[in-house]
Amino acid sequence: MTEKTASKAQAITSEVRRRIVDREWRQGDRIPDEAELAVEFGVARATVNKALQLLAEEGLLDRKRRAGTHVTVNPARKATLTIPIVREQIEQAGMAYSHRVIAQKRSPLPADASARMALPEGALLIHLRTVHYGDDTPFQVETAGSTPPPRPVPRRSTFSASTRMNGWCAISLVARRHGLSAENANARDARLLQTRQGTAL
Amino acid sequence: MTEKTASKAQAITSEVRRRIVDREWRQGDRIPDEAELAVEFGVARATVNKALQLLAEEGLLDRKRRAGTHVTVNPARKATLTIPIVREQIEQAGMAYSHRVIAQKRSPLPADASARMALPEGALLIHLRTVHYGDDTPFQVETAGSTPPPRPVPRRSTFSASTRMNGWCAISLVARRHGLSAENANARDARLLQTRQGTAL
DNA sequence: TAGTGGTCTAGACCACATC
DNA sequence: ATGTGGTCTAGACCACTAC
Repeated sequence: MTEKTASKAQAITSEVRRRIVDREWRQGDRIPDEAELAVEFGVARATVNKALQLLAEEGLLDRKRRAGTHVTVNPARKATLTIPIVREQIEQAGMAYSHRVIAQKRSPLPADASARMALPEGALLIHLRTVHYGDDTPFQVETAGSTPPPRPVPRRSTFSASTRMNGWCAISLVARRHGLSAENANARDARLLQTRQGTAL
Repeated sequence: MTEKTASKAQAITSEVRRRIVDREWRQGDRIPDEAELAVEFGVARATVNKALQLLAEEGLLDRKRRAGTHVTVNPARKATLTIPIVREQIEQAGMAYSHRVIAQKRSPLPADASARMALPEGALLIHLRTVHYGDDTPFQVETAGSTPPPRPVPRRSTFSASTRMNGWCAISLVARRHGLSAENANARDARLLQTRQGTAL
């Protein structure tokens, strides 16, 4: 219900997502061609293409030229962040970007924290505090923690030339671990985030 | 330089962004029609459309039906987050979403903090700590602070059915304030983030 | 009401990676 | 080699909303 009016592309996006969520199409499965889906849904291939690209951006689908479209095997890490788009803006705005790690600490994860999350007790926690500068003024303070595979901290700030910022807001995201994909996630995430593994370390 | 090969749409995106950054088109300016740009760049209107939509997502452009496309007046807040896309996934995955604010505190901004950022001294800081649940297990802990217009915390988590998460990572972002757009930013951000003002408060 | 973006289509060509 | 997605096109119709 509450199926609000949407574009055909959106509708197809939703339907395909539903099939994935409902396990009609399972992880690793290859889904039909754009052409086939176009026929099934009675739309042009371009429309299917748009819909599937959306899902690929969401991380639900993996698309390759000759291989076809597959349901992403481990969608866990997905959704990490799409924010970094604006980096270009910042740098192109003539702001000299720089950052400095002002604190770094390793410690076992607090007992209550490991209890509350599905964490193995005693997991190592790496904690960083970083300041990011736009030109000479700090425009971002970042604190981040992660478990074993110390992932670079995805971060993105906003605001372009001639603007002031003053507030701040901290967001915590879960990160996945365990299971498959502990490796290949890194490559893709790094690319998406335009960040390199261990850069800040 | 380093102008890597890209699609025509990407090229147009870059060129338009350059014009904005270089102030050839200034804040509030109305830029040419899709049709005009299509002629100028020698491409189909659909291609221009795609390019401009990208920039609109980035927050550099404001597009309205009859009004045309304008350079966003206050791009400061932009880039907040694009992450929330996955919310549907989470909820459609059959996870019952819920969250609870476990701490809320108002305090004056610490002196050193207001000094480091371009903040008026003595600014009020609102601090929240929230836990987000997927079904019964907490999958996200969030801490957020903001200045006067207590903006709801943009947040998004990841991971869909049958996956475990365990890590966590905190990100701090700057938020803009002051200047124009202190009002209209909220509406748009709220929509983008699928979050409502004051929901958690 | 008319101008502008939003979307779709049918068709085409290309690039790539797998077979 | 060839199937598949990536992209572009030219054209069309629609939906908004500022004028």
